[in-house]
Amino acid sequence: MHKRFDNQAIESKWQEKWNENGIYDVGERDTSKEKEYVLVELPYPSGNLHIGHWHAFAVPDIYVRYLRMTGKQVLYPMGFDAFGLPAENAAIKRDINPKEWTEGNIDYMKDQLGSMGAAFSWDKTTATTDQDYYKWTQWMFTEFFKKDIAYRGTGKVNWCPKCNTVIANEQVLSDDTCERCGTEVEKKEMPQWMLKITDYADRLVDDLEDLNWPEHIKEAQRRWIGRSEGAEITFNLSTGDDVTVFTTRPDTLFGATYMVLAPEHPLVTQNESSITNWDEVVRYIELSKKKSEQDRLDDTKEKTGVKLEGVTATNPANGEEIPVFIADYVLAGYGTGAIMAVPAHDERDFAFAAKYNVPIQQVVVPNVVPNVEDMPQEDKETLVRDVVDLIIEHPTDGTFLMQKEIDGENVYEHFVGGGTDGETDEVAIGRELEEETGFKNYEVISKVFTTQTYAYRHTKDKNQDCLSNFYHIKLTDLEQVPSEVEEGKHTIDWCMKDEVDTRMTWPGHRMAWNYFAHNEVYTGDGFLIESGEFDKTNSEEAKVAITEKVGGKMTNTYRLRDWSVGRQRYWGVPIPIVYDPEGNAHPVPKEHLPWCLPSDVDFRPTGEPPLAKSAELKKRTEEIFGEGWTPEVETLDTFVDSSWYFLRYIDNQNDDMFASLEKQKNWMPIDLYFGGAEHTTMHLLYSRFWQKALLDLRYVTENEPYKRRINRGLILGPDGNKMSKSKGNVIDPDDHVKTVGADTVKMYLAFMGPYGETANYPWDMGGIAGIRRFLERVYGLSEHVADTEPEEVTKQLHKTILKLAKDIPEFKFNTAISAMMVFVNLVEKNTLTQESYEVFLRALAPFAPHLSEELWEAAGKTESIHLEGFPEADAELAADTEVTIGVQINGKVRGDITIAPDASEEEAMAAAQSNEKLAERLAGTVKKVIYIPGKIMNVIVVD
RNA sequence: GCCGCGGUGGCGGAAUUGGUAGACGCGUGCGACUCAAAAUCGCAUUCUUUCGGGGGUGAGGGUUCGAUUCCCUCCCGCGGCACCA
Repeated sequence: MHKRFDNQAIESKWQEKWNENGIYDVGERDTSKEKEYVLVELPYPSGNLHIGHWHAFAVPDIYVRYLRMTGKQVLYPMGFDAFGLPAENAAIKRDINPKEWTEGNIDYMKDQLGSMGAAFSWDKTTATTDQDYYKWTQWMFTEFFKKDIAYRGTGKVNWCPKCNTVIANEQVLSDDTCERCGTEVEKKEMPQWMLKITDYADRLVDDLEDLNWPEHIKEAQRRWIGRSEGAEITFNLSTGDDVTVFTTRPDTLFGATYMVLAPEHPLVTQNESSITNWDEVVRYIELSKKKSEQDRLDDTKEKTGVKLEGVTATNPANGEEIPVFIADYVLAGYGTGAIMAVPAHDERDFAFAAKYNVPIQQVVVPNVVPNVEDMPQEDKETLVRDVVDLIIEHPTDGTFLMQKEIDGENVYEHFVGGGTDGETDEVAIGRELEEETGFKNYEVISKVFTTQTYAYRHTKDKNQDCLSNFYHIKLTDLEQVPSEVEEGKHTIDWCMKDEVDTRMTWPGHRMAWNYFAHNEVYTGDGFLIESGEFDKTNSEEAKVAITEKVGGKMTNTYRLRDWSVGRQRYWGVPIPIVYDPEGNAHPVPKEHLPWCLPSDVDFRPTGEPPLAKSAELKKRTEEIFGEGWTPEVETLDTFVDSSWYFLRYIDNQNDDMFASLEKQKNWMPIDLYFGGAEHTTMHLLYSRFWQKALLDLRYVTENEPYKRRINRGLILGPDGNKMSKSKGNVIDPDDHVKTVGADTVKMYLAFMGPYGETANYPWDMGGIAGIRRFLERVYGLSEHVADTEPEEVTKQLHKTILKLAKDIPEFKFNTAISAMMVFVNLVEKNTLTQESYEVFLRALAPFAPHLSEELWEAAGKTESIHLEGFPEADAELAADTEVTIGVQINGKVRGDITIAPDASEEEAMAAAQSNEKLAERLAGTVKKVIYIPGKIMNVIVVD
């Protein structure tokens, strides 16, 4: 029976009791239990808990409570990431110190978090602004400094003019705006504190492999790091200088018909005297500077550049003299800032070459069979047979350019035939299998050329038809070659090698790949041509061989840049570095940590670091280190603070170390990390790097901090849009907690859809009312308690528990709640025993901690329900004694029968016959019966 | 453009080693209670229909006794990256 309850009274009563008794405190590691470290991203104390926080913390709480009830020792800590610009900006607005503002917010938010009634491990909390937290942030930084992981670098940095500070590459969005404020960032040349994340690039990529993370997050990190495997090759310039280029395609070196330097490349200005069109060059450099600062929305993306007249380079592979350009499609910041251009095999180089009339030399041919045009059908078949014979005879020498790596080793030995299907210009390639029943069977050996499967008459033995599935190769690009090659149209007239030519020659035809006539570039791998001694080798082998020949070296290049961590703002961790009178940097020794943030400054942003104005900091530095010593005045990026917070939770009272190795061994790694998608290539990357850097210094026990990651979606406003004040669609959780209760809000958020999908769910006022109604029904459920209950109820109870035990660990809270609703709906029409009632309450406890606790007490219990175990289902009681299955006649469902799950086909048929409607349809001749016990029966009937 | 994910009623979403599509909730309609309304309770709710049926999981094709689920082609939406050599 539906029954209203006073959510406010119930919730405050239990929140108080739980606090008093500290039932969620974790304390010391209890090794008699398995550990689970469940982490949620620590919030920024903005001063108000929004619905996203509820979604982020209250829903995972279901999982946490479930784990606790199944006997795990669960660490579910909560803390505050409290340094950073919002506090500073808010403080400026209110004319107070950010510390004050932050501390006030933390207190307020702790209360709000308390209103969730979540099982947070408050005894393990921390805040990044605490001195005994940032002391360790600073200590780690000094340790990194000693190992050159932290260094003072120079170069261009991203400057946000609104935030008045440098920001890291990861904090610049793809449209060149600041991740925090949306302002367009500027490039600025200034000294900067950097962390050498690039040294960890390979490990950051490779170690992703074993992580249980959603693939798209891994992929995003891989792309962000952007490892390219290739070679560095040095070209000589006519001026005597050497230029090293990076290329992923050293196999195409013979096709390098020009080279390009980035406009900013130092060799450009160094060779001013040799460049005869210097004015033009300077103009272009100026233009490209302006362009990069201007709009990048220039979607024409036409390549531009200028030839360096008077300068040439020598292709080290063939000794040919090639022109040198500057062009802004070559980026100074990537690779070596210079490229060898291979227009035949690179889209960009091709576009540029076409515009500036540079020769195009094809040196790689793809391993596909060419096209056939205007060829009589029988001739095609003959051709294909020739192709196939050729492949059999020359499987790997590259004379015929078939995919070499096909479905295992030695496939060509089994190769038997190919042919067209008589309708399309396609060739099928298969391999012979066992001879059976007079037919030859073939299996697919190439998946590369897949189009579709079809039945095919093979050509080896013309007298025998055999049906088999084959994959197809499209014959493309075989054309009649004009007797005279027209320049510009058929830029390349590459033909098969002589010995092949004779076999493949068609009267009046030669085979040719004329990609350029089709305005296409071949960027794939293949076999080499026009490459001297390397002809006929494949790309993979040629990469190494050619690099070796020209004295280059195989190397990797990364898109990832070092992490710029210095911030020219006030509210952050002071960088614990001091400078001696000569200007050399020294780490602040451990005994002087925390190197406290001074308060005697005007921290309003001017672009100058506020700490530079602190007399106290200056005085402190001189007192400790001596006359003439000066402090570093920048503070650390807040992403530094959050790179290791999960380690402090583990041992938050430790004065000697940020966390002892012993306690780390107890709790790390984090078993599950819930968070938002925005951290994919920021926090999630930074903290992985941080962990690895600490591992190398032997301060941590794990190589990777997070075993498993689940991203959650967004809660949208009732109108389906992202919540924003300007749209007026913001849902304030406090309102709903007051009116319908914390349990209701939490369960509603869990009920909207599966957690951990990237789906975003709109807030639905009606939907939350439905959850409230459900809980009111639960509140009235005790009225149905009786001495006995129908078997149906017992069965459903056990089914529900089974469902919960399956769904909760998969974060399918929506279907778990649905199962409980089904149970409650059934009980309302029946009775249930006190025992079953209590079992149900325990199952409900992770979802509705307050209400279940209240009802538990009302049932006469004195201990908290949250110290109880999760109910265990009896599979036998849950098993169905009979099932209703559909009966299909000729594939259409015409009715259903209720039989035992393991009933025989005869019994099932008998049941169907006793159904009048079905019997009618079963009157004809039964040709076939498909009966899957417990699932379906399909009867094929012929009239 | 490239990569990743997705497309199921009026709405959020169930169901995939292929087996009665639409669980559960919302909304809607009708009824009960009420002087009345709200709340609550009960029944109904994929579309269509000549009440026999027929169609239906973005579109089209394929495999199968049977396809939301597997395969092929295409369309649309969302997210990420976009001159990275």
